[in-house]
Amino acid sequence: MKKRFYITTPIYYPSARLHLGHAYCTTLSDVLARSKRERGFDCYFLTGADEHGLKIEKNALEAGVTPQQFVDHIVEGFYQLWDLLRITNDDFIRTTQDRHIKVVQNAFTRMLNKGDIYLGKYEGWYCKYCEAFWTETQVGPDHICPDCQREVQKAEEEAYFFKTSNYVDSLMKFFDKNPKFLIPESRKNEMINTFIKPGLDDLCVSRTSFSWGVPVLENNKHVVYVWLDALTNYISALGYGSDNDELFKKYWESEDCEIIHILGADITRFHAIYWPMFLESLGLRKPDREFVHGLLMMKDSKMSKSKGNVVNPYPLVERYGVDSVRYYLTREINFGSDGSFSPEQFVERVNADLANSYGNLLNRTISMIGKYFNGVIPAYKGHVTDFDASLESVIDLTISNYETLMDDLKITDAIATVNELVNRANKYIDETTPWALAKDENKKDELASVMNHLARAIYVASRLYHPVLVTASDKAFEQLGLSLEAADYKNIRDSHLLDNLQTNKGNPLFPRLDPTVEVPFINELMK
RNA sequence: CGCGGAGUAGAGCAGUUGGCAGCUCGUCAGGCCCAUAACCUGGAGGUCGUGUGGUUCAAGUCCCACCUCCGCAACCA
Repeated sequence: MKKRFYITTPIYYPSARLHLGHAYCTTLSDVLARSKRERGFDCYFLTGADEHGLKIEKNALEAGVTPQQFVDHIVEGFYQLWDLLRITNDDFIRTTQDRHIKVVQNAFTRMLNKGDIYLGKYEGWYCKYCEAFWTETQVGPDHICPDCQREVQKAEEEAYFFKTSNYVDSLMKFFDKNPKFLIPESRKNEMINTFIKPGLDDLCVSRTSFSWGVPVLENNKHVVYVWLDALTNYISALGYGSDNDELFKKYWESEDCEIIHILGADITRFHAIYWPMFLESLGLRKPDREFVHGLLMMKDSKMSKSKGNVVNPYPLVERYGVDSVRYYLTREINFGSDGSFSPEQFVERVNADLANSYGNLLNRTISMIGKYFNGVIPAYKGHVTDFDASLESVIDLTISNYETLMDDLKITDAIATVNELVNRANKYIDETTPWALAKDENKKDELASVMNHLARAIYVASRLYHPVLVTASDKAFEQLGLSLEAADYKNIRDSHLLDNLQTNKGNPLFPRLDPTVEVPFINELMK
């Protein structure tokens, strides 16, 4: 396995506030990044904002501010949400930053000089009221502007294009040689069948009909158009082509580094087809993996700004805490498949897994250690009974399964294995009946071993949950009497870690949610 | 015939390379009394969308046909 990781989310478009779908993608990426770091790997994690384009220009005009003021305001909300969700990005790239603009211009020039970009004509449906071009599918069979509903006309304008035909063969070879590049694999077939086989069009990389974008140095009428601008963020953030390109060398150019892009299905095409082409044109290495996560739906329909059925993540986190929301997103929706959000599911998941199983396990264990051993965790003395041995083997197995699954980006499954450990530990209490052992002086050793094993199981579960339950896990460590330093992942296989620690009884980690109160509350948020 | 996904217990879902159909919730019966009305055990409930289809010793899984729902279709993650 490689030593370093570079993990990215897409850069989101600040035309409106973020919704739960954005939070989903960023949270899962964060879980991955945290889990790598906790296990001792060097991991650089990037997110950001894609701030150019006509829509921003128009929204700013309506709001009576400059485009820059407009995006500054919305991006402020991005920062707040990522803060609230405890996202640990190492950098936040904005496409309006100088460091990014220079890289885009540099890339454009190199591609132009190389003959990969040429000047041509862009043809599309034009709405003269909105001063915007639309695609065939956007205007529909009646040729109506999707924004103002007025009729549009065929029109053309001068534009630069990226010559995809120079790189199609090479891309196909790349796909063949790197079967794990695009996951899930069905996405690769989709790309090939839908876009490449029918003949790939050249990609429009500049426009003249609006001005809010990166200026083309060679032709001042033009600004760079979307994807060449947006995708470049992944290397501009590392300082590619700048005086300070240490990060770029360390993470992009180093063979020791695994580059992982996390993205949504709707932008797969750009990441899987054009991005490798751009990189090849620049003579740069391609990412190792592009992971396409599923779409988060609202019960039956897709969550979308235009349908107005978005879930606002801010009040959700404020009411239920960062851990519950992160847990729900990670555990409930199988990473890679589509999922749907429902208030009932949310409450059920939090109650079943976090309150009843995990939180309650901690609570009852700490309470017993308090009652039977004055709050001191008895030292580990091997396994006294078969029950102890059985629990120990589950602990070991959980750790190795978890690591394997995480490395394979099966985040949901990795977390599910921790649930199994927690359930196993709850069952272990019934098997060993500590309250009965406590009444028999001869069973003192057995009882001590049970308490030690329980504490260890809770520690391991909390350690493995930590990338998701970023605050509750620390509280669990504290209740076990572990310092954050002692709780470090490197000690996860140490059987003696909890010997003689003084526990601190605390409040339940996750209070049970009352569905009759919380379901209506969440439903209100969805209006 | 545009592309793709889905159809498995009352609900929501998981089922890697084919090898005794599982999980959570709900429900019924029991147990326990350390714990957050929590925890543990067991039962009921599925002909795995349809086929009087194919391959196989063996199909939820592979192949074929059909039905239904959904997403994408060139700037909503």
